[in-house]
Parts: sequence; structure tokens; C-alpha cells
Amino acid sequence: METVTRFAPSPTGYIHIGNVRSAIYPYLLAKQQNGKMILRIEDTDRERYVEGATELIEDTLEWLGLNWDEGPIVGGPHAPYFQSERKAIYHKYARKLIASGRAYADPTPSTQIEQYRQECNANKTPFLYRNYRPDNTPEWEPGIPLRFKAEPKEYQWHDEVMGDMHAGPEVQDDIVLIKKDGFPTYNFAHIVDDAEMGVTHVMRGVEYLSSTPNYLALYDALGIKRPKLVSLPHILAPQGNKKLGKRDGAKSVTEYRDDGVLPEAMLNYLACLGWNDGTEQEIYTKDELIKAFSLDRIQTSGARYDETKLLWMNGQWLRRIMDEQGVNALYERSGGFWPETAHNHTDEYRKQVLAIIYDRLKTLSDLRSMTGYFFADPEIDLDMITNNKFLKKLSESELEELLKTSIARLSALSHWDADSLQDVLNQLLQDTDRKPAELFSLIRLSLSFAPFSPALNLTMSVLGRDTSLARLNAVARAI
RNA sequence: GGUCUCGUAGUAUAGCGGUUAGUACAUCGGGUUUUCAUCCCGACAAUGCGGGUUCGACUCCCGCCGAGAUCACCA
Repeated sequence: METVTRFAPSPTGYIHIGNVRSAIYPYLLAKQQNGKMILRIEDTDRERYVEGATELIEDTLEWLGLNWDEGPIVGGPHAPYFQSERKAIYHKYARKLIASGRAYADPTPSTQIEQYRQECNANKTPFLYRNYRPDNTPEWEPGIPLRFKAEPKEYQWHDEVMGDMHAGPEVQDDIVLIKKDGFPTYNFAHIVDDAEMGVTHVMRGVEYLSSTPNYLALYDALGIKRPKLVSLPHILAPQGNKKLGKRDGAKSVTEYRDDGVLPEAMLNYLACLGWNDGTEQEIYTKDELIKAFSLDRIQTSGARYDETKLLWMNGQWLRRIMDEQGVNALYERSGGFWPETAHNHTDEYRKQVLAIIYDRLKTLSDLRSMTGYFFADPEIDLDMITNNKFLKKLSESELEELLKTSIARLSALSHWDADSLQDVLNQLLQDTDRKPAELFSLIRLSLSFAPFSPALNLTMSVLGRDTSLARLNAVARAI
């Protein structure tokens, strides 16, 4: 049987780090088994609906490369993929349950229900609505909620991650199937949809584990074969032991994109947070993940989100792309991340800058803060030179002389390329009898006035003869 | 409170009835002619507690403790 997985978010906002894994794992499993992943939008709660959230979700999945085989935009044989458009289907299933005596219309006012609930809380007993089941129930009609009629019993099932599970009758209840507004609850809608859409693996967060017996009861009452159940442990917030949510400042996935994180790194990090293949491999391409993925190696406990490791991994990916695909490939990714001043320069020049700076980047947005002096003359800040730990021992006249000697030598250079520049620098070191730390720091700072920069010969070769000499001269005059 | 789940270094994890308990991030130290970074080398650091079973337990069993989930006309 073909593997069919699904990602079924509610359009209530953006997808964040804490919940995107329930899209990643279904994708990996479906691709590995040549199956399909369905994207289904669970928009039955009209109060929490957020305009534009569906687009945000689609955008996020596309960026990560998690392409769905059926769903919004691409369509498919089980359309529509918005639950709000599938009311008739849920009602059809609801009538089946009414006909078999497993569902009843419940006219009890919500204030009354609330009172029952509070009684239970006061008595410290679990609230089970089936203990308050009304005696005479009316015909079901719009405006009256429809409830499942539980027939509590012992349930056993297997969870692909958590293992063999069991639950007693005490957790099964008369859950609401259809709300008074006519929309189904999640509890009912997802059962119907998964069955209609042929979903074979239901993957979702562990918070649904407790309600699984109710779902099992529903499958039985509807005569639906149980899909495989996969509970995904939570991703924990950096502080405390709570699952990572928007309240803990969980950033949206696309926010990382805008900060210059590569989708490869994001996918890699998230997939490996709470899952591993038993080897010591750390860096995985999407294809490698698809190949290596397995449900039974998903961790059973929650995993804490660690942004530092994500950024480390992003650095690894930045370098990997440069090493394997070359500067052009990385340059294509660097689109909106250059400083304003870079726009007056050619692609070719920016590529040269990228080629010597890339191994210093954690994210592409670091380009903004780290490359300014390649595109515009930096402001001369003599304090940076005189306070430098290697240069503060030298007097102003010594600094000036050292700089002038360097300028003279560099001016005489006929081929302004990295190798020749290195030769001149080495020669200069010998002739001036200065330590590398002194000579190089002076030139480096005079050219960049930046806290750090690439190797001196590379920086000068990219900057070019005219700019380099002009900057050195300007500093020599200023001292 | 009922029910369920989880518990290896700061973090993510490997492992297994017998290992010097492995790896990565982080941290600290060192190296690669300046800085920052990359890269390389090294250091620190863990089986929640208590009982069993066993020649031997991180591993199996029980209890405890700790943490989390759930008990909505939200998903």
C-alpha cells in the first residue's frame, strides 16, 4: 500500500521552529517510500482564523523544499483541502453515527456544562461528560452540537515512536463531533479526512497521545481501519521545560530565512533534533535525510532547541556550498544580504568579496556588517590604530614611517595579485624587522578600520591597487 | 486529582548485561606569519535517587523523585 502522510496545520499564524517538524517528518517518510504527502488546512475554527496564514504556511514549506503532492495550489483527487469546504462530508459521516446510535444531539446549554465541569474540579474527579449524558436527546439539526456516544473499554495500540500503548475506559468520553456552528471539531474532522484521503501515517505532536483512545473508538464506530500512529515529542524552549511555542518567542521559520539562514541548514538541524540514524553523521542533504530517515529512531523525549547549533550548522552549509558548488552558487543565495553601498559595485566584485569572506559567515546577513569597507572608504579612526594591542608600543613617527615604507614598496609592485602581494609583505617584514603582528595590523586597520577582515594579501588584491594605496596614504597623512 | 509519557555531560545524542561510557555544539587551552573566522590538536564534563535480579546493571524489574502531556462546542 502506498504511504500517504499529511501535514495538517491550522491557519492561525506562522509556522515556527516548534511545530515545523510535524511537516518535515511526514515529508521525509513519504518521499522515502515513494508515497505522497498531503497538505490539508484545518480551518474549522473561524475565531482563530488568521488572514494570510495559509500563504505563510505554503511559503514556509516551499522554502524548506517540503513539496506536498496534494493540497492547496497543486490540487489532487481528494479536493478540497480546506476543511471549511468539506462540511458536507463530515455531516455524511455524522449521520452514519447517528444511524448506528453512536452519536446524539446534545441540547445542554454550555453554562450547564461548565457547571458540571466545575463540580468535578471541586471534587477533584476527572470530568467525563458521559456521566452527564442527557436522557432525552432531540433530533440532530443545525445549531445543536453533536456528540459521540462513547462505549468505554480497554484499548491497546502501537505508536511508531512511543511503542505499545494501552488505556482504560476511564479516558473515553462523549466528545463533541460537530459544533453548534455546524463545523466539525478537530477530533472528528481529522478522522474523516484521513480516511477519505487514504492517509496511512498520522504524524502529530505527543499532545494528542491522551486523546488517542477516543480516536480509536471513532475509527471503530465508523468502521475505519486504523492508520499508523506516530507521536512526535515536543521541541522544548531554550529555558524551562515547556514546549517551544510562540509565547516563548519561537521565531517563525521564515524569519530565519530573512536572517540569512539556508534552508538546507534549517532542514538539517530540525530533522536531526530528536532523530538520528545511529551513525555519527551530522550534516545531511535533503536526499540523505530521505534515505536515512526512520520512524523508530525518533527520540521519545523532548529535545531542546539550540539556536547556537543551528547557526554552527548554517556555517557548515555555507562552506559546503562554496566548496562543492563554487562561488557562483553561494553568490546566488546572497541576494538581499549585502550592505547598501555594495549596490554600486559589479557582481564580479561582490563575488570576489564573497570568496574571501565566506568562511567568516555564520549567516548570510553577516555580509551586511562584515563587508562595508570593500564597498566604501571606511572612516579613519586613528584610535583604533594607537590602541591596538600590537601597535600601541609604537610611536606616531614609527607608525608613520612603517606605513610610508609599506606604501613605497607596494606602489612599486607591478602585478597586484594575491601571491605577489604576499611576497612584498614578506619582504617588508624582513626589511623593516617588524613582527608580523605589528606590520600586518597596521596595514589591515588602515585599509579596513574593521575589527576583523580576511588575510591581508587577499583583502588588498580584492580592494585593488588604487583603493588600497589611497587608503594607506590617507592614513599616513592623518597620523 | 485521574490517565498517559519521558529522565546519559550545559545542550543534542550514541551505545550496551562486561566499553577508559563514543560523537557533535557550547566552554576553556594550544597550533596554522596580524585580527576575526575556517581548519587541526587538546582539556573539562553525563548514566536522577533507592532497592532488587545477576558473577557483573547506564542497560532488565520494582519503588521513589523530577519533568512534561491531557482532562474545550482549540487544534
